Amino acid sequence: MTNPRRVRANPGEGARLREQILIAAERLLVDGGNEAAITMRAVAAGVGVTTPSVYLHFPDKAALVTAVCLRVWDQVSTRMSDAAQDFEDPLIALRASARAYVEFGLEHPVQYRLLLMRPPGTVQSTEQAAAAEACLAVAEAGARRCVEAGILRGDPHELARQMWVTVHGLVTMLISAPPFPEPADREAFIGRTLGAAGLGIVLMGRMPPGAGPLSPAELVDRLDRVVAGITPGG
Amino acid sequence: MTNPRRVRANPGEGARLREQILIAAERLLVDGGNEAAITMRAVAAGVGVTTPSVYLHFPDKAALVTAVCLRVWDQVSTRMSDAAQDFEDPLIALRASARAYVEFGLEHPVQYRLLLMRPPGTVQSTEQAAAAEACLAVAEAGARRCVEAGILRGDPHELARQMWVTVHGLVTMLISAPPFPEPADREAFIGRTLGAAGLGIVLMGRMPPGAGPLSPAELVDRLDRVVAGITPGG
DNA sequence: TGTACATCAGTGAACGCGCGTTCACTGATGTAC
DNA sequence: TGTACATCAGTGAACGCGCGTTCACTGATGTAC
Repeated sequence: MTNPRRVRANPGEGARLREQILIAAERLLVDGGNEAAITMRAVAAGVGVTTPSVYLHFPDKAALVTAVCLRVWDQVSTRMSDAAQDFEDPLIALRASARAYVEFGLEHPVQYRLLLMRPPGTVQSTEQAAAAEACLAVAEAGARRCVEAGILRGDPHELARQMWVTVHGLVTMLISAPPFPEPADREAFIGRTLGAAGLGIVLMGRMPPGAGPLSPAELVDRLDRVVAGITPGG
Repeated sequence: MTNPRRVRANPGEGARLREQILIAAERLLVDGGNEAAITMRAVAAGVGVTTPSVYLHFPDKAALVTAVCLRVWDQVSTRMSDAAQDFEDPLIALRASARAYVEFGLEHPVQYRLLLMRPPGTVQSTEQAAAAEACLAVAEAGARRCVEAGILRGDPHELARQMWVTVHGLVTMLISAPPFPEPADREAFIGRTLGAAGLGIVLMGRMPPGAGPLSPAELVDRLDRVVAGITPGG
């Protein structure tokens, strides 16, 4: 079950085990499909070490799980930043960040659950909140560029959060089917959902504050006139 | 700890205990804030009965938790249906259903987690999926009325799912803060998020299929022309 | 250059706990004769 | 009308399990003198 006796680290090299523990914990998480698969015993066995050794690097289990989370949060932020860098246009860059977020969630459903679908109180929440804020900051920076370019209007912080509602809803729905029903064409569904949300956020920002709530009939009438303008040659 | 010895049910009345067990389980869930608070021992003690008695009504714990879920799903569907009945206009009725869903989630965050943020494999998923479909069917019926009235376009099933992405994302974000950041003005945030999503879905349906992706500059230009039409007296 | 000692990265065994579940048993109620 | 019996809704005690965590101990490495 356990590996053959591992080579004992030299003094000063103990931190290497810390990294191995984190990797083993994430691997257990993914293989087990569930946070419950992370146990101190299994983590230790995965590295080839006895259980108490884990406590040399993490004061308790919550701290270990938190450290796993922080690694994942970092990956999310990086993916979003990298995706945005490929595009000049700020709205397209922001859309790319949103896409990158969704793709990350779909590629790493178990980790995504660990970050954002955890029962409350399982993890040190202060560090988690800071990591989530750092991730939101990436979207906020993208939204700010759009605001500065005159494309979006409003508070970048709130705009980023509105985007987050959509991409988070999309990821959780798709990685939780069942009980959510699986869409027939997943890619098309993602495209239309993100497209509609993006349109809505852009349009919402361009509504004058005094416009007030329109009746559905008025709304549809006005939108149809706009669409007529959008249609090529219409 | 346990209640004084309960009155033994007469033959044929044993089903009464089943209902009491479900109520006790949901109460434990809410008080504990966590599915882990539902244990066979605690449920039995909550009703004033010994642990094996629970097994007379549920074959195992998963069946008990599933039964709790089904009760909650039923409440969600009912709330959505009831909310829609108050309005003539199909889009307003649909919006009311969406609002009712969000309100239910915010009022019952622990139950909401149980339904839709559960780690996989904790519950009998077939029954869950059917209950979720029944809930989706309410939104789908509302979307179909909008399509028949010419307000929305597209497949009602997919339209309902798109709405679900938004309301689910909104609920989970708000009941999971932290790690999500809490918005400054919760009500305003809900209103703007649902408003933007609704606008987006309506507009998306009215884009002609050949319109294709516009550049952000074009998009903003066209939308601004529309908005000028929307502005009262503009 | 030799040696006593401190440090550091671990080991091995065990603790208490709460959990889901099972098993043999009980005692009141209804029913057939 | 009396009585033996089946049924039904429970009880009481215990099972084995895996978990997080702790404690005393070990043995290789580096270092002061």
